[in-house]
Amino acid sequence: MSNTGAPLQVIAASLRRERERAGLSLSELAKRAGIAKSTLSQLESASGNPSVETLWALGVALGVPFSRLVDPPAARVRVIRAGEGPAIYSERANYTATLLASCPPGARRDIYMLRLEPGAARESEPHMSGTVEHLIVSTGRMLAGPRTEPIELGPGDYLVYPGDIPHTAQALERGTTALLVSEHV
Amino acid sequence: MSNTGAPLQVIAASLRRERERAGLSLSELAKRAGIAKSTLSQLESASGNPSVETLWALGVALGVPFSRLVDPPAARVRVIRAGEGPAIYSERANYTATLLASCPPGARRDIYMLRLEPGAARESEPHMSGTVEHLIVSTGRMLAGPRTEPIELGPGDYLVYPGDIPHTAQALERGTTALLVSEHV
DNA sequence: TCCAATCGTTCGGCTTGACGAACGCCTTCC
DNA sequence: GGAAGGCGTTCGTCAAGCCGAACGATTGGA
Repeated sequence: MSNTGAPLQVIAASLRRERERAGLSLSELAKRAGIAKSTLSQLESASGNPSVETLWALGVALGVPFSRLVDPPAARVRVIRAGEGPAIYSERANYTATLLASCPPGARRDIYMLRLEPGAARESEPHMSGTVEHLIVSTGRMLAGPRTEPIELGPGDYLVYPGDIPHTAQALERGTTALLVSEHV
Repeated sequence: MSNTGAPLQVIAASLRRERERAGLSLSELAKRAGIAKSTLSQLESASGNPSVETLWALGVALGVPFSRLVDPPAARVRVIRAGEGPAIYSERANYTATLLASCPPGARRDIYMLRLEPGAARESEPHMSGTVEHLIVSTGRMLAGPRTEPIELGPGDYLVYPGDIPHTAQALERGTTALLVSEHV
């Protein structure tokens, strides 16, 4: 079995952080998770390679998602003003996507602000298997969704559809804007 | 060690699904992950409780996030027209939240459409530890963010801030609307 | 046809994860 | 002062995770 960088140090730090946050002693957490104190002591000092069941039980006892123990997050305050985010996709003048928040460790989504003008539809090939896309129209009107059944949307309308099949987007009015949350669980 | 429902059956199904998707044989995947064929055979038949390192190595070899092997997805097409979603929170006439997409298995976010009118600020106590909130203003102007440093936002502005500290939201104009993605990694 | 390579499953053996117990330390109470 | 309870660490033991090898089945090539 090769060592491919499993985050055992990260897990140790996560366990200590979450336990402190929950205000539990090592002994109490171990008791709640139904594991031995010595096991938890070992894991918190990164001197073990826990089984999935052990780590799962600890997540349950700590009240945090399992993956939270593996990929810790970072939170901060950030503002991106209208029109100032990094335009990461501008294939044609009638379709611009601004990336607001890319997928950080522990999350599985990207958030984009779209701006579309009437013209040729933007056709997308299937994304990674399991991708789901959430679209919320802010201004204007557009057609969007699976290529086989595009749906007309107006301001405030919300659409969710599988992003792992061919899909499309086309503005029906000038200055159409929408928010896209691409989620790849 | 008590049995607290670790998803061993889910892991087995996920491994089979992802391996098939990647077009790999059991022998080839095991080789790429650096583990024994017999170990992978055991895991795919849900007759084992893998260590974190083993599962991590498999995630790397399959090219999917580690936690993807633990929580699987689901996708479908759905439309919610403006004003028709289930209003799940309407504390006062100046703040209405419409839930567009609640947290399904395998995802860790809720998506809301907010509608605010000027008046008393809506003050929120800290949510679950690790919660991050993404706010995108569609119409109007508002103040939002951590209670200690609210930020003024206009149409198209985007704000991300930790939702596990006291935070606030207050409309500065009539008919202010915004999208809120509450993410609890 | 036979042979080589690959497949997935089963088997026995080794190593380490997880166990309970013991330990020293600290705090609280009588 | 001593006793009780709780703390986190260390220790020895057991069993399950993981290993490599063997096996029968399948496929492709000579």
